[in-house]
Amino acid sequence: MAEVKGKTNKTPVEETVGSYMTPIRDTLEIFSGKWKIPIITALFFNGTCGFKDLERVVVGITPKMLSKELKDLEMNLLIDRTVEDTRSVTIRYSITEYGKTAKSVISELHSWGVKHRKKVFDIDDSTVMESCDTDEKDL
Amino acid sequence: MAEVKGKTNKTPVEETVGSYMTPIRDTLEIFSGKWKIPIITALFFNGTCGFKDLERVVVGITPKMLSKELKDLEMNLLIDRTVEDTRSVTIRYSITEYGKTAKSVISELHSWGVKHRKKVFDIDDSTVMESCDTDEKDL
DNA sequence: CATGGTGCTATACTTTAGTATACCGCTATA
DNA sequence: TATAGCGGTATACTAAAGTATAGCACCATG
Repeated sequence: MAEVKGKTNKTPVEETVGSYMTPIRDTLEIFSGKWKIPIITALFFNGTCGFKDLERVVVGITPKMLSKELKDLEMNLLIDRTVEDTRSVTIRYSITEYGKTAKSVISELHSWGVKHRKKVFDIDDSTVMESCDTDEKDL
Repeated sequence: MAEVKGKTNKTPVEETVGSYMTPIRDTLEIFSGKWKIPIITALFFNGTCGFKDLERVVVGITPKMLSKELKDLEMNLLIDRTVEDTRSVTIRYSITEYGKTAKSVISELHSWGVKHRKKVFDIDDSTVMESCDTDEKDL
């Protein structure tokens, strides 16, 4: 029960949990940052988009960031970039089938966030709770 | 079907989705960064800890970061900082009951991350899948 | 009364994320 | 043949996140 002096019975997270943290870091790396989820959401809601479409739809993003984030998302197999070889080449961005699995993550982030707002900002949440639980939309 | 020239039928994310993004940003703000989840996980696995305990257990963190992150997590009601007024004052950090709701988020980040690693790195995952599905530990 | 543990804070620095602004080649249209 | 849209890149900057290192007041133990 008593601790040996200077040492602890606490076990280092990395050691104990081993590979537990790594996939979490992966996921966070993919979804965190200011623009990734807005872009994914835009493609979910609007379907296939061109570059300029996304620039308009993801309000406030600069072309540099958009370009970079699209590359990242493509590398992670979440979106597709297809070149249609029409006259005046058209480029189309869309979510992959695999990308659609991101839905579970995003909706968990969303629903926890909703509850958190209630916890932090609301005083009495008993009346609002039912409208919260049914809050999940298509995405 | 045809687009009006120069304009798009695409709808801006912020407008369409309205308040959809805000809680997602909240959640990401709370859980992203290099140390928040390791700290939470440490408290989940080890129970109540002191500051130096956490410094040892969350391998690599500096006292400055630890101090800052603990304040953030406390502000967000996820952890408790209690001062035990023993001789030689003891300080104990622990997860709040509310903080335990973070489990759903963290385990979603984890399980998606596991699947993602398989998708990206593995060639054939049929043999490893069963050890994956039972991979969820207590947290 | 030194040594070492606890719970931090302070200062200075580097690295990463994001912004601002300009510009480019190509094509389609008036 | 000018104008405007498309799909971006280039350069320079600011701000936020994280690191490195030192130190301090308090207490307990030998």
